[in-house]
Amino acid sequence: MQEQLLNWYHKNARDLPWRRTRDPYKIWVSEVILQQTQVVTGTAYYERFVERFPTVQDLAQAPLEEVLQAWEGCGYYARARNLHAAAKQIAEDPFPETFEGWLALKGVGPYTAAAVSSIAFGYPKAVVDGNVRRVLARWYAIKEPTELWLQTTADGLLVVQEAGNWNQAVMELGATICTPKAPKCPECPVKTFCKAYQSGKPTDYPAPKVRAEVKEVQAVALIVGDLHTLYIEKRPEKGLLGGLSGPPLEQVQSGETAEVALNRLLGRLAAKEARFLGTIEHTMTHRHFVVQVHQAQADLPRTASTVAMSRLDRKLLGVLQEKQGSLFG
DNA sequence: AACTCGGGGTA
DNA sequence: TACCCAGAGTT
Repeated sequence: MQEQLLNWYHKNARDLPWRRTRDPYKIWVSEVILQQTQVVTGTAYYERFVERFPTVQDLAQAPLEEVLQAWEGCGYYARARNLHAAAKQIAEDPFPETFEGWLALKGVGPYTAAAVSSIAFGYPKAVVDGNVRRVLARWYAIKEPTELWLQTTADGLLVVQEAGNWNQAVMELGATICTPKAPKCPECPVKTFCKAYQSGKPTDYPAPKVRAEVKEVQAVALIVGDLHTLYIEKRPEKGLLGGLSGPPLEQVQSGETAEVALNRLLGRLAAKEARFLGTIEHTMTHRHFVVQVHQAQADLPRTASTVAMSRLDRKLLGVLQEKQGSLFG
């Protein structure tokens, strides 16, 4: 089976930018960007990131704000903060070459440590990501595989002499053939080894994960000034959209009206003459924001030129753009 | 072991 | 709409 899959991978591997380099730094960057980010989305971020920060020393010396700016819109911003911190940790040292060495870095968990050490250094450790989980669950017809079973089974199947290629081959199969909803089993190079295929119902494996419900969040945002003299504040590092900047935002607590939240916001900023601009909605994995955007007057400093904002923040500013017709940032 | 943390692709 | 994405850190 290993030979079949490796041969298939050799002929069918997608031409992805991080497969054109052996640079551990660039492979590391790609793996962090690809955490919970699909290849189609991550590719553009990868290209821009390694162009702006070509070496780990460039990244280590850059201000955090610039790193977050390169990450704008990509989500899970702790990845950017941790990557920057880890770059500072090792900029003066040689790169780790083992699974354990990579695992010690901030933002590097079992998946990324296995991926970088195997792909860049040939270290014999199996990756377990969403693709591998699905592929193994189908090969063995296991509906609810545990993390321990997955890692043990993956390590047992690893082709030690070709650890990096094997790891990528399993992921490639999961991404292009053994897909979640409509797997292309007839094209699968290893279908004869697959119990889920033999069962005739491959999509029964693995069972879907129970997901938290999407909670609706009401909030009020305040735009002070206009598009050229905007007041933007930086959120605390921890929590939702931590470390990013945006217009002041105040959640409407349960049992209170938007007006109460707006007055709280106006009080905090010593702002007055609020006028309603519009409402935006923004959905994240586990939250659906409904935000009333208001504009007001206050004596506050204007925004620094380099700030990183989330999609939600951009959407809030979009309401003002519709009224003023000019572009910020 | 269960939450939290973004945003978007696909059927 | 449901489900998932080349997961990690915290509780």
